[in-house]
Amino acid sequence: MKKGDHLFLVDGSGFIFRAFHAIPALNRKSDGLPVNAVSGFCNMLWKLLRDARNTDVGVTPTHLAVIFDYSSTTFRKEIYPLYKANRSAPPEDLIPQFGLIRHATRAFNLPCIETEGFEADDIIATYARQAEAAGADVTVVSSDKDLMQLVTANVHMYDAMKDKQIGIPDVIEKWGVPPEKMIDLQAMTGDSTDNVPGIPGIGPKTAAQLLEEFGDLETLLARAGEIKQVKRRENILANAELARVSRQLVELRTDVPLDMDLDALVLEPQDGPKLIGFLKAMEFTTLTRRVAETCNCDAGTIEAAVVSVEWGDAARGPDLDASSTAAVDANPTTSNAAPASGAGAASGKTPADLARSRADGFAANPIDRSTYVTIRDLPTLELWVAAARETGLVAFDTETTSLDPMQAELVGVSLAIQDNVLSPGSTTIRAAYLPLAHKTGIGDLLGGGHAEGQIPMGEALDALRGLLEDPSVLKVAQNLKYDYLVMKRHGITLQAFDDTMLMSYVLDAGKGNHGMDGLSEKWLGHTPIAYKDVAGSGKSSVTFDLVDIDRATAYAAEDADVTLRLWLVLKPRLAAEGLTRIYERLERPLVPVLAHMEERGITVDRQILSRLSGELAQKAAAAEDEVYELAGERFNIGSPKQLGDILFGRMGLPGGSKTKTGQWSTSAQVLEDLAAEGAPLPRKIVDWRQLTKLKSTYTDALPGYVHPQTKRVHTGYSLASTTTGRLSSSEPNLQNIPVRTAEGRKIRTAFISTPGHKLLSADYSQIELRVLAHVADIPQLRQAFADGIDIHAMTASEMFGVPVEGMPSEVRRRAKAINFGIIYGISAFGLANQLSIERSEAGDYIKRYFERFPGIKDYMESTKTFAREHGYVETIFGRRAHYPEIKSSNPSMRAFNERAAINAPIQGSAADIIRRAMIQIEPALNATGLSERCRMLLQVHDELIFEVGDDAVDAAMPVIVDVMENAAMPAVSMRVPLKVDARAAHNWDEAH
DNA sequence: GTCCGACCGTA
DNA sequence: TTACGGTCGGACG
Repeated sequence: MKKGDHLFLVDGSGFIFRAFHAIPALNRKSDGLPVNAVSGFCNMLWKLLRDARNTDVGVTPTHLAVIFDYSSTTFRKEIYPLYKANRSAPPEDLIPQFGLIRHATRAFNLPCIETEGFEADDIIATYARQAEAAGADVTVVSSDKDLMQLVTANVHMYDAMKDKQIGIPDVIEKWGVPPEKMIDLQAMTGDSTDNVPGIPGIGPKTAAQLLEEFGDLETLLARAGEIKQVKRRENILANAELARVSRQLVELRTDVPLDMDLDALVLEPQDGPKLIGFLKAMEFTTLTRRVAETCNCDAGTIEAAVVSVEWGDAARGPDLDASSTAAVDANPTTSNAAPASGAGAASGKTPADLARSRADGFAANPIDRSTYVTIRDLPTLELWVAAARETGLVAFDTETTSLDPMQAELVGVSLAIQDNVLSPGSTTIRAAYLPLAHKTGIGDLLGGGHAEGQIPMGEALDALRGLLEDPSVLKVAQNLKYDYLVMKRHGITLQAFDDTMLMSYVLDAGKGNHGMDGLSEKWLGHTPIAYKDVAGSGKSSVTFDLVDIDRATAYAAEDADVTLRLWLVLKPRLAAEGLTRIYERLERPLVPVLAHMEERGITVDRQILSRLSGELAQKAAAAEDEVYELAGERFNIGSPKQLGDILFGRMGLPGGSKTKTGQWSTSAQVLEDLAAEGAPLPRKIVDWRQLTKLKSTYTDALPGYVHPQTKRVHTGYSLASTTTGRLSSSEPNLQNIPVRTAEGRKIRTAFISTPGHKLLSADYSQIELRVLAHVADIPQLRQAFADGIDIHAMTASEMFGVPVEGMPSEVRRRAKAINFGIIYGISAFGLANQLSIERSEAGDYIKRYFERFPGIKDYMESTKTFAREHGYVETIFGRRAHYPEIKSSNPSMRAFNERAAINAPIQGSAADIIRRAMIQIEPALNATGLSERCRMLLQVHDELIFEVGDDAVDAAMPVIVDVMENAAMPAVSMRVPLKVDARAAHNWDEAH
């Protein structure tokens, strides 16, 4: 065992008791054998082996052992005969499970360890210290406080039932003392369940306080006379010896003689058939199915193992499994130990292999639209629902009348399942379409009638509801947020889902888009029917309810079929590439959060917008006249081509830069430069541009997005359209509402709260610079943020030696531009452009910046190197952004990719932080009883906007600020504090 | 009707 | 110097 290895030590005995009491009674169907603790144990182990990365521990074990108590006779009885004397016999139903859990451990191919005369805790302590000394990390899978004394920077505990990792801060938070003082604390408080006496009248609070004051138990006992409280002093003095004995009882031994050394605990590949045999014997159908699927085994052909059940104490006797020991000896290698990520040893498959073989399998088993079924009656639908429940996995897709989920009316639903109900082990996929609201008679004056052969909508939805809302059946969809919203508007709230689009996004952000047709081409080599081939395009297109049901079946069922196939390929890739945690924690939970935000919308005051449109029209017309006056002729000011001809041709003004197509640029930058030379026309054109931009893009367009029923504006958020992990907003884009100019800000006054409410805006202060200070670990930046001082002024002061007091604004402005430039992967060319200075001067600035902050240069270089080596970069949470062209032979293309790769971890980490905040907000508001009166409406990259009842503003604001400021925890402990500013007002302008 | 470039609004 | 989406003009079919 060596540095980088990670040893998991499972407290088997502790887990048995905990699971037995926490998990409801469960009996084997065939004979009533109680198996609840066994079930809890197996599920926990499976989760740890398959995707520990995906739990709060966040890492995959390289070594793992399950430790049990051998017997109740231990050295502690010799020290204190009353130790554990008050233990009553275990419950009747628990007794047979002791032996079963040892069987389970062996079925998982794991070492099962116990040593005579010692408790499991002592063995765990011994292994933990040995592993730590070898430089490895350790996770003790237990929540027993008796083990907390083992926690160090390298040794953590893990509460599997709560999915909570326990580290040094958690111990301090719970007990008021650091782990190394737990022994003294327990010695003083005693333990009634183990009959450890302790000092009467001393509980954890008092003990912690005394340890804080005196340092440790011995010092306390020596100086007990100094204690002021009479009763407490006497108690301690009288029971000093009892405390010393207690200390011996609670202190864990780290010198237990061990039969298996650390290297023997290396994780072996799973033996799929062996494990399935045991699980079948226990009759755990769900877990059997999961294991079979992951191991690519056919559970149907594996016989249930014969598991003897011992009902007596013999079950707790020594029963080290010789075969598992031999297997360990035969394979002593510790490096690159295959993590038991569900890879079956028998099939020799890793998840990556599985993804590949499934893709290959589909190539040999192509999509066949002739097998698709149209569901036309309730019994047939119920058959499909039952089959989906049986397999626990169903792909589904909704067909509607609109791309806008807030307007869409449900027209039909398609389903796809793996057909291992009728033919077990088969990978055949069956797909069906359920038409619900198709019409006949296109062009009919009556608008067409309801088509024959459709189950009434209400009956069909009732039949589907149980399936779609069942948390034990996984629903798979492509771009699930759409279907989630459509179904929610039809009274069904989806539970338990996966989204193939988001899986692709997590795996391949930066490698093209994640639309279904593209993914189908890429992974299945199949081109699905194009929507326009079914519904037509342009003027001759029809809504889906007017599509013939047979044609609709081919199209819709194919979508579900393709979605299920994509899931089968992408799901194992997530595990293989270590991205399950990102997908499950940062991506998938955001789907309902965003769906709810989209559904809520925000009120926009049409009167205000209409008045602004009028004002802008007047001002623009006036500016237009002046432009014609100054130009001496009328032309289309909005045409850069015509404008360029006037300015640089006829009027002979000096052209600035050129566009990609060779035209003179007429950008605002160029026009500003000309205006600075004294030419009046360019200034007017800039004014005109601003006025018409505000009018056409905002004041004229926004009212068209007001929903006819809700009277609110419902933007759409895209989860999968940026490379970095940011969201994007469209129809309308509410992430680019003007704020920089006074004229533009007026538009924000039209975004208002409903009566009796306020809009609350909470935004991160300088989040990207804080992330930069964290990732590049820049002392001056960290200090400045810790002290809460002006970061740009500090930068200017460092670079130019100008005191912050009385600093000229121009100096600060330049430093600010440089700070942003750094985040964007600075170049002298870009900085010169931004600051309108010479490129050589910009180069000097950058050089000086790197001299003052050498860590920045290091960060940029190491990021580029990483990107070149891997083809991607990662955020602090592990999200990846791919840059496949970073090795391009085109120097400017390469440089562009390098800058983007430098920016992505910063922008992306900030995006991840606000995602985490958004996911946590709803539960936090719920916990404080605010969720009814405080609703999250919008996200603008570093800002969240809520609508809050007037009486709830004061309560909601600190909850929101707290969640946002701590959103990186506990996954990442930032070296820089995050700061959030919040305000509430009647409109967005005043709240921001 | 559809596509692309130029431009500009946001973080 | 990063990341987006919307509008317009203008070219193409």
